[in-house]
Amino acid sequence: MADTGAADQLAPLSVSETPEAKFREFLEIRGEKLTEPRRVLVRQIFDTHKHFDADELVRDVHDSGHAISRATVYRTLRLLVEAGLLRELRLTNRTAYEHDYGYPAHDHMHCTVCNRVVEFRNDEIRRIRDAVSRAHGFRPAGHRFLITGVCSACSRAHSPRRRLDLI
Amino acid sequence: MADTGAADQLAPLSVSETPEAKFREFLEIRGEKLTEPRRVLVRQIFDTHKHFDADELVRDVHDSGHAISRATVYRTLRLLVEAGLLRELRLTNRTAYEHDYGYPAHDHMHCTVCNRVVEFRNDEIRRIRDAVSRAHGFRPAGHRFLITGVCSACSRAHSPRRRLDLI
DNA sequence: GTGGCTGCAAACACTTTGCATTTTT
DNA sequence: AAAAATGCAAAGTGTTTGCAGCCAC
Repeated sequence: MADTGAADQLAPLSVSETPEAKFREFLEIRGEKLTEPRRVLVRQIFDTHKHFDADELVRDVHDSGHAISRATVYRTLRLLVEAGLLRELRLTNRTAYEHDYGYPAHDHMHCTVCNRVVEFRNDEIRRIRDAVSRAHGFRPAGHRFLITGVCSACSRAHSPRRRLDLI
Repeated sequence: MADTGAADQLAPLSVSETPEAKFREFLEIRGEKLTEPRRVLVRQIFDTHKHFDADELVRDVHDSGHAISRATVYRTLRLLVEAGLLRELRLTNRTAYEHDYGYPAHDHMHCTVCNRVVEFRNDEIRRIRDAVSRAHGFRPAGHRFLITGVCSACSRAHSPRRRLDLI
């Protein structure tokens, strides 16, 4: 139902390790295992999705013929966030995810009419983040900058073609 | 449980109408009514709180001797957001609220160790927001800039005194 | 008096967890 | 063989809603 994959996206970075390799590495350090369900999920996520939520991932994985339980999906998503492969986005009350590996740092514009999410890069933001942090003795680990409003398509045509539930 | 009121806050603006008056006005336009429970909630919120969540509000209202149901609290919070008196903050999966009336525009730093939220003002952010939006033909309605990291107290003393569940 | 409000409890949507079984190394 | 992961279903959270009675205008 949620076309959470519909983000206008930036070009991927080239990274040396595959997401799967990076995940295995992370798991090995913690004495945990890269199992078949986890492999399937990583593949599904990094081959197909951009922005998505747990529900959509469950659906897509089932559609491609794999029977992975909801519980495992949730558990794996948490691991992928801890591993630095995914990042949580909290535009609404359900948690959405986006790639955090092999992808440049960026921020988002969220059109509240068609729900589309557009990514953009702006280096000044990081500069401000660091300056503000320094001024407050705050040690920054990350930031989120989200612009909400109406995208060009929606303010031009007043007949939004897509009003989807999420992201 | 969640000490959601603990934000380092900016000085309030002076506004001509009271929050209650503004709420009444909003309700009147929609043919809705400013009832006693709603009055109590507005008073509680604008006298006491800064950042809070539904649960905390229920608790505080009960503590001050009023019996207002959870349902009414949720319904009123939604109205207050629609009325422009409160703004939703979505730092975690539960919804937190902050004053959006009689309070200057600002952004947040969120300490992931002690959960404290510190507010700051920076006008450059708005400038960047508008520039980025213009470049994309996006009509901005608002923005959220959140810096996550570790506050000075927590990185100094490595014995965080407060590790609360939320906000 | 009427339409909106309230409280209650039940329903929801999303996410987590306990446990017996299976899989991985 | 030991340790960890899975699936299932049940339990949690946080929030919304249907409905009978109540209240403000």
